[in-house]
Amino acid sequence: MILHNQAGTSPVRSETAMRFNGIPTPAIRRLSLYLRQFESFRQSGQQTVSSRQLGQALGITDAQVRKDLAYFGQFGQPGVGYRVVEMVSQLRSILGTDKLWNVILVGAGNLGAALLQYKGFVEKGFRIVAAFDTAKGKLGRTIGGVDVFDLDQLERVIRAHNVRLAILATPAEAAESLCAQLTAAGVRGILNFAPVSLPAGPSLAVNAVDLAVQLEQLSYQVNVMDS
Amino acid sequence: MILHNQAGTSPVRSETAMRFNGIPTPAIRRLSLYLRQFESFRQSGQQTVSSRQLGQALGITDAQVRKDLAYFGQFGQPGVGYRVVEMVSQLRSILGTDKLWNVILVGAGNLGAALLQYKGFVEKGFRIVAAFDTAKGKLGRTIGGVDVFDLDQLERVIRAHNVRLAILATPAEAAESLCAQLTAAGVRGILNFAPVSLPAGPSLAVNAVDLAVQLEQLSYQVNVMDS
DNA sequence: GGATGTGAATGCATTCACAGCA
DNA sequence: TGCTGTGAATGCATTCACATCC
Repeated sequence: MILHNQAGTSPVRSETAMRFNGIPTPAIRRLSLYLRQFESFRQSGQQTVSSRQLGQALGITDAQVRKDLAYFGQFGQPGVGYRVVEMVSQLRSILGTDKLWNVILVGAGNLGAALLQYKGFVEKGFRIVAAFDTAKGKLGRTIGGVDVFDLDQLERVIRAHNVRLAILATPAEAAESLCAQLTAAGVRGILNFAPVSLPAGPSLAVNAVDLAVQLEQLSYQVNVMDS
Repeated sequence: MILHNQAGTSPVRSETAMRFNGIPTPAIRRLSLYLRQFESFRQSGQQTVSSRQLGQALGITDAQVRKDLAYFGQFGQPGVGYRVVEMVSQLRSILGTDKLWNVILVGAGNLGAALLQYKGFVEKGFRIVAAFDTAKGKLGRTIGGVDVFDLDQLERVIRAHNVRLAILATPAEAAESLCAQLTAAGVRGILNFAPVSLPAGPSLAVNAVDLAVQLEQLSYQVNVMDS
């Protein structure tokens, strides 16, 4: 079981519960890319795609693609490839996005508001059902069609909508405390934009996106290229 | 290596790059987290930090921390730990953020505008010097103090400010073409928010942040936890 | 012919364990 | 005693190569 996945790096594994393992963590990350790419192929009318084609589109070897998909079943047809529509459905099922997740957003600042106004999440299987903030000026308003609540409504809304995923887009100082409140109220997964490390655990998955970190990685890579 | 990885290629250079080779890619990702954590320790007044403390704050083993840092030099003091202020300075130098990078942003939609209004990048070593969009209504305006230009100004601005990093926050359809334009104009690193895979290469680093992918990963992990 | 699925081999990354130093 | 730096050992992930099937 994955305990810790800060910035998509180096997960810490639990000593217990090895049952789902045998699947490399990087393979699971690539699964999402395969889904995205299959959807793109579907839109362009392709009926079937080979591991080589899929890999080339993503910068991955064909062997890697085959092995990744084979962890989850025998989806391909020798001599033909993978049927696009079937794979979209299969991958959604594996990733758990064949059903709609209710998500809340905490921190309706610039970034949070931008996420609320993004209309593409629903067709990916995620619906933002409520937003939370501390600024009095925002309470009671709606952003992108989503109501903004005070934090004292957090637990009520989470339980009312059976919310298990949260997006945290607050300043760093507020994040740890909010993380605790969220988990206490039943949230099981957090997408964390705050530039701070949150303590994942056996009942909480954390995925971190730190924009400064992303730019630093580019800085390093570009410097290396130029050296 | 023939095919290119989304998270940037492992560049192979000789001579001065010796120092950069043989370093695990995950270690470089963690370097940014170490920097962030050291800055946090500094703010809380700690003068010195051990690999165990640092690791605990990030969910990483102490051995991992020591090995990662040792790839770049001998920074620690046996019996004491790592001096916080020195490490902040060292890590910035390693990551290349001790100098200010000029960055452009392409796609001033909801997400792009949010990034333009975020004030924290400069102290991390990145300054957004211009934004670009196709919407006539946005041209000539400023968002977060940054001027929005038409795309036909792209090359001029890039060369004028010696821009090597770009943030791409456009719809998927526009991304590939823009990527080509950016590289042609001299951009060496792209932070890509468009949900599409861009072709990295020996002279272009790409770091991708796909929000739907991030949520899918949480979906998978939460489902596994519940199983 | 063309493509999958998969054991075996390879190559990396992480962890161990300890010498050495403050 | 406490902590780093680092070879050695372990454990994972990726790639190879080929039997198998359409």
